[in-house]
Amino acid sequence: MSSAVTRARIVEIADRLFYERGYQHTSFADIGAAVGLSRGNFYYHFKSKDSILDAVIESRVASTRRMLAEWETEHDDPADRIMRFVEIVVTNGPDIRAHGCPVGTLNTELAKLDHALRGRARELFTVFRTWLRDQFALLGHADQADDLAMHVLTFSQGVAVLSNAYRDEEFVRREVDRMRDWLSTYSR
Amino acid sequence: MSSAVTRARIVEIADRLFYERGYQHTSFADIGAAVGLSRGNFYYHFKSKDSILDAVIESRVASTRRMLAEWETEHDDPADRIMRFVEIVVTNGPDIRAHGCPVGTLNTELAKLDHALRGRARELFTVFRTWLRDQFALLGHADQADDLAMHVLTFSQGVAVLSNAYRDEEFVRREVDRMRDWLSTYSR
DNA sequence: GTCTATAGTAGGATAGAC
DNA sequence: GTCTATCCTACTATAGAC
Repeated sequence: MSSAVTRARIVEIADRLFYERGYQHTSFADIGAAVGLSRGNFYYHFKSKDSILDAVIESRVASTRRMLAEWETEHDDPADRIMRFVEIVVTNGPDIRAHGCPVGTLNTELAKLDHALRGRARELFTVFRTWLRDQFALLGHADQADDLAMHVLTFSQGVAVLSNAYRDEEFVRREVDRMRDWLSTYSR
Repeated sequence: MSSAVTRARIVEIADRLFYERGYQHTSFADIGAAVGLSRGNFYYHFKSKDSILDAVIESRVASTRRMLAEWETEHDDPADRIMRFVEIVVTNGPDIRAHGCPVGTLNTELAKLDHALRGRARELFTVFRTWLRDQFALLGHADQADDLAMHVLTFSQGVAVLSNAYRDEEFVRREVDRMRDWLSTYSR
């Protein structure tokens, strides 16, 4: 198989496993078994486990940007776009209940490890933060746009952690409703 | 040294290291170096790493209950007690910026590991949840007390994750102010 | 109750054949 | 590009001396 295709498959599988089991808890053997490659062969594609993580983060940043760009074409009203983000916790409810937020849990894990790629992982938050900030600015709240963006991120992370701990779908819906009410005070 | 004292010291050190570095990332050698005990000697006190974790959780549950009981003697108004909880993210700001919330990060990590003690760790959340629920009930909101308690927990977890990722003290203060405003609508 | 020595395993990483 | 074989290190856990 071509190098590029195999590399992309490794990143895709590693992405899923890092999310489901965590970075530390995922071994080369795990990725190899899922991809269908021998352990030693990874080193043809990546020079270390960290470099796989780097590629995974890069891939997540890119796919997040694509998703946000798509939301912009699907909704003209910035408030609808923001609600689209808020509702991720419902849309991806099963994954989040099982494994938490992919961005939040990765940042939390890398912070404990004091890992070199902690800063790169934080960029994943920043992609959302910047985009949310822009939406609030479009709604006419340029002066407090970043603060409001952070508040929406705070909501999403809090819901993700507790929905993961309690696996409670109803709790998530109540929090989303509360957020919708809050957001309506900032809409046009 | 007596068995009980050594055991208590192991739990205390392990508690701190599990918080600072995470459970997986903390080895017996790490704990041993900090306590001043040889690796092999742990097994006189604990039969496995998991049993140390169990003791750490037990210890955290007990100290949390003590803390909450103390808050009840210090504040007569349930709203003041709730604010005392809300302000943990400021009071323990440096630790939370550096290592996240001890309860949230442990729950997140154990969920990824699908660890046997996940349920025990969740009790740590439940201690706070039940106490907060009781305070809202005292404020006359018995019908929605658990929902309000979960909302306060959601705030604390969201703030902890983002304050850990961005190490931003001002962000925390803004969120606490927002929470104070919200809480005032439920006070007497 | 504490120590050293060591077994046993798993994981990251490398070398070299095909 | 992929494989097997292997090295090295770190870790959990046990055995047995003191």
